[in-house]
Amino acid sequence: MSADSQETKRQARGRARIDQILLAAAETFGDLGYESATTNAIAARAGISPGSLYQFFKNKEDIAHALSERYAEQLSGVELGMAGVEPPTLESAVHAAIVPIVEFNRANPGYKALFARTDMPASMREAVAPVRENLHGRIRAGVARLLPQLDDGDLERTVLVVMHMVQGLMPLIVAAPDAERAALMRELERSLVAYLQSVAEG
Amino acid sequence: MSADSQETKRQARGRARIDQILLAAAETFGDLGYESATTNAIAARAGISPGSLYQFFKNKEDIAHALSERYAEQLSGVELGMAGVEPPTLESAVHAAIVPIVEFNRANPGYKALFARTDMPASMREAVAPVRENLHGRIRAGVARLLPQLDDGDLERTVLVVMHMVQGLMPLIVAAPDAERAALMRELERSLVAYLQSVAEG
Amino acid sequence: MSADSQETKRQARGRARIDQILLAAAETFGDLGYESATTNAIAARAGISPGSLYQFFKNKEDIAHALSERYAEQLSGVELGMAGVEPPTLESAVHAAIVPIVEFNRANPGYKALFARTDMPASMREAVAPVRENLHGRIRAGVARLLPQLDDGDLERTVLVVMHMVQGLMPLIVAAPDAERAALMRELERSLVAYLQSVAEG
Amino acid sequence: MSADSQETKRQARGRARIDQILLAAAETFGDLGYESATTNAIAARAGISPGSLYQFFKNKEDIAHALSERYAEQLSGVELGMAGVEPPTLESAVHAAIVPIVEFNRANPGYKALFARTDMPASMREAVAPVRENLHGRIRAGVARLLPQLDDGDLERTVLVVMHMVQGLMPLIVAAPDAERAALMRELERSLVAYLQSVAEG
DNA sequence: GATGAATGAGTCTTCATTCAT
DNA sequence: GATGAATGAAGACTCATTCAT
Repeated sequence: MSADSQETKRQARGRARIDQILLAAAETFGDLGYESATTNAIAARAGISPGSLYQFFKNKEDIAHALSERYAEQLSGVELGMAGVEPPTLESAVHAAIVPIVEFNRANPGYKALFARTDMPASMREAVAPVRENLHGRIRAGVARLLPQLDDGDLERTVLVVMHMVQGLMPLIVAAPDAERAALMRELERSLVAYLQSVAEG
Repeated sequence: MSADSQETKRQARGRARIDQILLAAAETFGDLGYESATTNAIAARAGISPGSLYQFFKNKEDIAHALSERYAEQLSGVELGMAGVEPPTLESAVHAAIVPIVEFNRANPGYKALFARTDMPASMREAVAPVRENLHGRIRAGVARLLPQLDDGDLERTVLVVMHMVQGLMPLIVAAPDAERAALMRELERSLVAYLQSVAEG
Repeated sequence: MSADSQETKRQARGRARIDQILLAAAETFGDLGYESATTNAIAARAGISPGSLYQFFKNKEDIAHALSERYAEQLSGVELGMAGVEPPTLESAVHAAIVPIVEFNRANPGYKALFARTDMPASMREAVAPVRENLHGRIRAGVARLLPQLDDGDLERTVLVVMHMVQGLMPLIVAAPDAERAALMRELERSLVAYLQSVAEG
Repeated sequence: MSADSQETKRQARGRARIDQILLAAAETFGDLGYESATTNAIAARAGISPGSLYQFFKNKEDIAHALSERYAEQLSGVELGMAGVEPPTLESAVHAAIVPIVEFNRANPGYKALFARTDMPASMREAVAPVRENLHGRIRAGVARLLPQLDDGDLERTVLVVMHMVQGLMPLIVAAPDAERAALMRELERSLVAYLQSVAEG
């Protein structure tokens, strides 16, 4: 077997391990929250020993950081319908963005443990920056397209408000029984549309 | 001295101690977050011994629970402008409610450590119920007055959405520099008004 | 009971605990060496819990530091016969110093684990400074009295050599069976006397 | 190719590997001390994998043992000037021995990590025996030649004292700045000469 | 023989909780 | 009721050693 394919296989195994650990971490963070999740619990859930975990991650915070980057990557691949040339209606633009964001949140239960909290230890703010910036940029682009008349300051504020509205409603939506979820999503969309409309009107 | 007044004094002293501890807990939670706050730190900040703390509270979670009740009490005393007979305009009603709520949040830095987080360990959900219920009831009353046409299901959902919108924006508002706060509060009010208007219109 | 005597008693208990821990640490260091001695083992030997140990000492290094200070204190109380006015003979001066130093080493088995090693981690050098300085100063005084003709540089070097000769022979003497010890002590004294004599003669 | 030369080559390769590992171990011990040196660090420094290291050595202690044997071998090759027929003067004999011993110590920084410590864990005493015995034997021969009048017991004791004097001063000499080293070596020689003279005179 | 990922017991340390005074 | 020393079960992390490839 060539050294090259050896290397490839090794890397593949390393990546698989990392995936495995990050998945376990996401689930564990999701279940218990960041501080209550122990590295030993994460390792156990990943089916590996505590020592192995530290072969791939320097420490617990580093896991959070990597998970954040992973989420940032995944979010980048999510189409929020904000790139098109034709400015769509507010309703359709908001809908096009909210649906995949909800999907993403439902599919990634660890996400909220890292991002949807306001009392983050300073050490975690940094770890979590990649996702926040990714989302921020994309939402700003979308809002700028929908409300081109806003100056920079207003745009920035509007984006922040939108992000926090979404962040505020998301736990409700994710936790809702299936039957309720659609209705709650409609309300989130309604609130965003109404808010953006109101901003547009000055 | 009568047994009765003895008892009263004892209760008064107990009450004072409890106030003392809850204040210390609120500050400590506010500074460090719930999990990073140690019971010893709370006791020290309250000027008592760790042992004494456990004379009044069964455990750390119990402190959070009591603090929640305390916040519920205090919130009860806050006039949100929702009790009047005359239905005011949406704008004035929302403004009348938001201003004191922001005040309350700014005045109670421990509040967010307990309530403004979405990854609460299961054990804390229960601890935190009193405030949530108190607020919930009052906001429902206010929304019901503003939008009397809503049936129970819609009302309930609207209230939930409103609460989470407020909860979502509040950290932004509290953390904002003074110069920004007024603008952000206006945006919160704007979003609520726009949302409720939209709900009203069906 | 007065607050004063309360305090006194508390301090006394604290001091007793510290003595207890330092004794256990000395024994454990003596048996296993500094790095192999675990804080849990020290606690167990002291008859306390690991947690208690940390009530008195910040960490393992802090124990070493305190032990070093303790040894420095005890050494200060040991009469090495170097303070008198009359310059004694070399033989009697050396004898007067060596006997109590050997006694001290025999009585304090942890001493050598901290001081008689050459590959000290940097962190420990500092911890261990008090003793070294104490001994150094006293031996310099003694040598200066015996060999007043030495200039500063020669004096300093001679002191270093003397200290290392003593340090080099001490393990041999301490570990020797009782029957051998006296003979080995005589050899140590002989070597020191011979060396100092030689230095005196230029 | 004959099985014999096969074997020879295999041994040669094994020997090279062992050299490699022992060199890395010596350097690592020298830098960090025995306990702080990790087997993984040694393997990395040797440019091999941790697993390979354990192909040649049973465990960490075994490395120390082998290193000790290696040092013993190397020391055997060092001419200490003790084999000649003509009994030289004390001064010249001591000088002839000390110079190469200092050289050896300076050239082998791992040596002191293994030998120049007095708080050796019991497990290491055994590991380190080979060097001690080698040196011991040669020094005994030298002393016996210089002081032929000593009976066995006195000879043995004198040898022990000499060894510990050398061992005690060596760290000082090795660590000294170049400018100081010669002076300190003179002091070591002076002390040994003076001591042996004194022993000779009874 | 070589590899290096995997192991897991063990280390230092923290902290919620208890209990003797 | 008050105290604060004492507890001991974890937690994050390390490292000597093993083993599948």
